[in-house]
Amino acid sequence: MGSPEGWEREIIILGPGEPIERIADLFLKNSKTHTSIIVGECDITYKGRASSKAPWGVRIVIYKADGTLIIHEGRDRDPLNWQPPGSLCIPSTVEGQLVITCNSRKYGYEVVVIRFKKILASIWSKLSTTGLEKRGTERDISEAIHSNPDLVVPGATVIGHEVDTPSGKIDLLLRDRDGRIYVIEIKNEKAGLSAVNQLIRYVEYIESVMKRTREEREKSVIGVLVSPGISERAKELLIKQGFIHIDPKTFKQTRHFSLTDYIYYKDNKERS
Amino acid sequence: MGSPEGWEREIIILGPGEPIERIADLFLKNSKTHTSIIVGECDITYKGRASSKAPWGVRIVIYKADGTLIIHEGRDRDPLNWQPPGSLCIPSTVEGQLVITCNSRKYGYEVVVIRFKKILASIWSKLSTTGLEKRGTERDISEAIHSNPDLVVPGATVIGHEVDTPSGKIDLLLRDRDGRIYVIEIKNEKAGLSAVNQLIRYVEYIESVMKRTREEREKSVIGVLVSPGISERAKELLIKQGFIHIDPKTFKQTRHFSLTDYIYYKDNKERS
DNA sequence: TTGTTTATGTCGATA
DNA sequence: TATCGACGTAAACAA
Repeated sequence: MGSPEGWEREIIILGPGEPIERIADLFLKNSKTHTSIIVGECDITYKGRASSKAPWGVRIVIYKADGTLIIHEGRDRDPLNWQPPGSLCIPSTVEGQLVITCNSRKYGYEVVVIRFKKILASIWSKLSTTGLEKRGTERDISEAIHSNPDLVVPGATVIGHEVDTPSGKIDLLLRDRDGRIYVIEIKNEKAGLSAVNQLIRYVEYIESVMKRTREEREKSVIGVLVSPGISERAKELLIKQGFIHIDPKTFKQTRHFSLTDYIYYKDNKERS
Repeated sequence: MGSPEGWEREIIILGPGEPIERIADLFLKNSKTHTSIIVGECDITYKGRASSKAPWGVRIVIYKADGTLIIHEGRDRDPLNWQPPGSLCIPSTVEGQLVITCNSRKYGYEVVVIRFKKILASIWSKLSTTGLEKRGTERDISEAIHSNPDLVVPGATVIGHEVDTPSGKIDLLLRDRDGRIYVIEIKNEKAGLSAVNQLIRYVEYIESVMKRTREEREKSVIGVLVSPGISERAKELLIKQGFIHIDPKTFKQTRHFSLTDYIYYKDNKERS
C-alpha cells in the first residue's frame, strides 16, 4: 500500500497476501515503539500459571510497546489469552507460517505461542498512554465522609483513617459525642458476606484493643457498612451483630464534596 | 482498497482519509455480525458505576458482535474504557467528526461516548468464538485430592465436597482413621490473609455444628490450606490457629490424576 | 435471574 | 520487591 498523504509516519497497514517475512520484519522492528495489531487465523498454546490450547480460529493479536500481549475473539471483554506488561514477543517463520512466541518472567516462566495459518491484516501504530480521570470511586466516598462525618453519624468526628489491623485496614474510625466508636467499612458495590465478615473482624480488633468489659464493648463499638445495597444473607449477619448499613445515595450533595455523579448513577440503578 | 483476491468476504480494511460517513455506514451495517476495529485519535467520556474522561489520544476501539466494547491504549492488559457484552454502539457524525455512543443496561444505565478527531484505520472481520481448554485450575487440584485424599492426609476419606456454610462453601471435607476432620481450602495462587480468614470461619462453623467440648474440638477439626505459597502474615495467622499449609507441588504425579502441567509451572517458579 | 467464587485475575499503593 | 486490597473487576457456576 502506498501513502500519498504521507501518513506512514502515523500508521502502517498491510492487507491480506503480504509475505510473512515482511510482517515478521515489521513486527520485530516496530514492536518496541509501536503497538502491533494482527488479524488472522491462528491457534494458540499457553503454559504458565495454568495451561490452555485454542484451536484454529480468526482472532486479533495486539502487542503493545510496554510488552503487553492480548488476544481477542469475537466475544467477551477479557482476552482469550494474554501476557502481562514487560513480556517479550519474538516473531519467526516456521514451515511457511508466522509464529509469535511470547515470554514472561513476571510469574515464574510463562509462554504463549501463536501460530498463524492466514493473516488478514497487520497494523503498526503509536498509541497514547494517557490514562484517564476517574470519579465516583470508593476513595471519593471515603473522602466525602472524612470531610463530613455527619453524613454517617450526626455530630461524629474522625479519629482514624486506613487504620491497620491484623485482618486488614479500617477505612474510617469515627467517635460520636457520647464516646461511641464507629468502624466504617466502605464498599462501592452491593455488599456480600465477605464485607460483613471483614467488618466483624475489624470491630473485634478495636474491641480487643480497648480492653473493656463485655457489656461496655457491646455498647461502645459499632460497625457501619456503607454500600449501595447489601445481600440478604449479609444483612442478616449484620443485624445479628447489631451493626448498621447505610446507602451512600442518602448522603445527598454536601457543601464539602459533590457526589453528583455517584448519585446520578445510583438513581439510574434504582430505576432499572 | 480493491480486492483482487476476493478477500472482501473475510475482511474489510480502510486506511486514513476515508470519509467518516462511509465508516459510520460500514460500522452500522456490519457490527451485528463482524468485529469492528478503529484506530484513531479520540477522546472518551464514561458515566455509569463511576465516571471518567480520557483526553485526546490515539487508541484502538474494538466493538465485538456480542456487543462488547473495549478501548485500548499503548499500555496495560486491561482496556482504558469498555462496555460489557450486550451493549449497543451507535455511530453518528457530529460537526465533521465520527462519534460512537455505546449504551449498556447491565448495571443500571451506563454510557461511553467516543469522539474521533482523526481515523487512521478501520477494519471489519468475522472473529471466532471458540474459547479454549484449560488445565491446572483450582478445580483440577480439588479433583486430584477428591480422587486421592492421601495427597493431603494419609488414609483419609472424603466426607464432603462444596459444603455450604453461612460464610461460604468448603472446598473439601476429609476424615482420617482417627476420626479427625480436615477442612480443606484450595487456592491456585499464593495465599493471603483473606484465605486464612475464610478457613478460620469454615472451621468455626464445622466445630459449632459438631457441638463438642472445647478440648475435643481443638483436637478434632483441622484447617488445611492448599496453595502454591503463603504470605508471611497469613502463615503467622495459620500457625496460631494450629492449621496446616500444603503446597500442591508436593503431590507429585498420581495414577488418579495428572498434575504435570501444574508441577511444571511450580518447578519453573521455584527456579526463578 | 440471582448470588457466590474463581481468575494466568489486573492494577495501584505502600512498607 | 513483596504484600495488600480495590476494581466500572469479568466470567463461570450453582441454586
